Amino acid sequence: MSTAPEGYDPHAFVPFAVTVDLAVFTVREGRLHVLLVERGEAPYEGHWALPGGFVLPRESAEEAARRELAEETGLTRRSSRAFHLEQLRTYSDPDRDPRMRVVSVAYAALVPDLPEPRGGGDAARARWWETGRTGPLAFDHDRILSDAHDRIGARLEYTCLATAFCPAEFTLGDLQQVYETVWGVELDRPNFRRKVLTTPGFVQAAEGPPRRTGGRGKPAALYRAGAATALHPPLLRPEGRREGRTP
Amino acid sequence: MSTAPEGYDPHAFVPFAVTVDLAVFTVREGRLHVLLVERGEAPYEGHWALPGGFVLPRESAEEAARRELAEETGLTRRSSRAFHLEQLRTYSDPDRDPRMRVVSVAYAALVPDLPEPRGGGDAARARWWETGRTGPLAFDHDRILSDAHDRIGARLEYTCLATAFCPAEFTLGDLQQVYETVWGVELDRPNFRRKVLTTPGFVQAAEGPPRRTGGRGKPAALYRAGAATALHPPLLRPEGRREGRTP
DNA sequence: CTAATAGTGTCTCTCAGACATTATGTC
DNA sequence: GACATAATGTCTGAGAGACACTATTAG
Repeated sequence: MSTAPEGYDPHAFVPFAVTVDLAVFTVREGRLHVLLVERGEAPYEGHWALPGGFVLPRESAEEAARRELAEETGLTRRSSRAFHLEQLRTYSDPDRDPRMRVVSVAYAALVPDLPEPRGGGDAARARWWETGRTGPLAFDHDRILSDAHDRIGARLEYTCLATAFCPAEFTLGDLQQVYETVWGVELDRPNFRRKVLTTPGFVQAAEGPPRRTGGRGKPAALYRAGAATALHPPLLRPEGRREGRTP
Repeated sequence: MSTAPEGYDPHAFVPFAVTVDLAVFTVREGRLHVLLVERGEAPYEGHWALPGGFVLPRESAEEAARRELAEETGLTRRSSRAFHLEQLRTYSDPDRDPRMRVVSVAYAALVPDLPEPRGGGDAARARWWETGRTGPLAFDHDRILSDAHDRIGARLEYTCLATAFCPAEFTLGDLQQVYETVWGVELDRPNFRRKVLTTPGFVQAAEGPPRRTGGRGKPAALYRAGAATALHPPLLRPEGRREGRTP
């Protein structure tokens, strides 16, 4: 039993490596995709993994995640600051990395459909993978990815976060597809529209009345993200499997 | 810019200390309390702080939090396993501890009204504080405590977690007081009752029809926690300030 | 009896699910 | 014209807020 529950006994200090891992999600063509990088060295050489890296001596985990996000998406840190990034949870199993004790703070990022990524500087290959079609990932990244998917699914219910997957101007059809893609369900269009438009601050009509075609139907009105962040009352998933099991 | 976004370059390894901090909540006499310990040494000597300690070389943060919870509540690890414990988030500001680089994984624990705690082995003083009446805490613990309070408030809306504050058998009045205490609002008793009883698996009537007095009114029926963990549809707070600000 | 707490019943308004109907574009 | 997608309107049922009322104890 530790005898220093309140102070920080210097003798109890044990060095850990601290990293961040990112689950960067986007919606492309009605399917949820996640950004993965291919590992070029052991362990798990040839496997795909979530992008990530060490937290540097003078930065917070948040800053490290922001930095990695900019590197991996190939954008400037300035433009990538607009992306939604949120801390998921921390993974600390002693054996999660076979080489040493590594504690990883996982983040989820939501980005609009971006150009195909370039690797982060060196020859590392990076690409978008459709979720559910990734092979077994390195380390405990399957678990992290699964947790991240669950989390953003739940966040869509109670927040206005779905707009983070969309470009600056989007149609209500785009927004609905985000929900349908992340949740894996189909929603009723008129009801979805009513819910979004009657929630103050969820979306706002784009100023000029421009319109855009989605193929060959009637052009849709364009909207921008509103100022609201929370969603009250929530937009609940129809039925079926939820985060918390009810055995 | 880091040039090893995918591998773990040994030269990039920087040692961190990793700790856990616990926000242990209970409801006593209609007020929310949190367990704090008094610091006996610099920095923040004499200040109160959340209980916590180092993650040991061969344990996960979850196990460390469980161990600290048992030590601080003065119970066996076995009986303290029944308490609800959930990871909150990780705090990693480089200057959060003036002595060295410490990354802390914060947990929230919900316990029923317990006997007054004894310190964790040595002479450290520990006691329950009413939330909102604590002085400035050590380190960034005010922030952690605030985040923890927000989180459990939100969890009560979507989960059956309120029973974690109650003893094995409790009345619906007890349960309602948990909600009112954590949220700081008053709820309508008939409506609360209806919501709880019509949610399958939230509570179950205690077998024998025993009853208990709460003073000098009609004795109340006793219930136990049910098997459900999620709450659908949710039990939303009346109105007012929420987690996500809507500026 | 009164005071206090537990428990029941009912009305209404909000909101979501279901789905019919109209509008406006491409081919 | 056919077809596809966007947008509007309407009916209904589940559920929450408000609140009147009854039940059972202590004093």
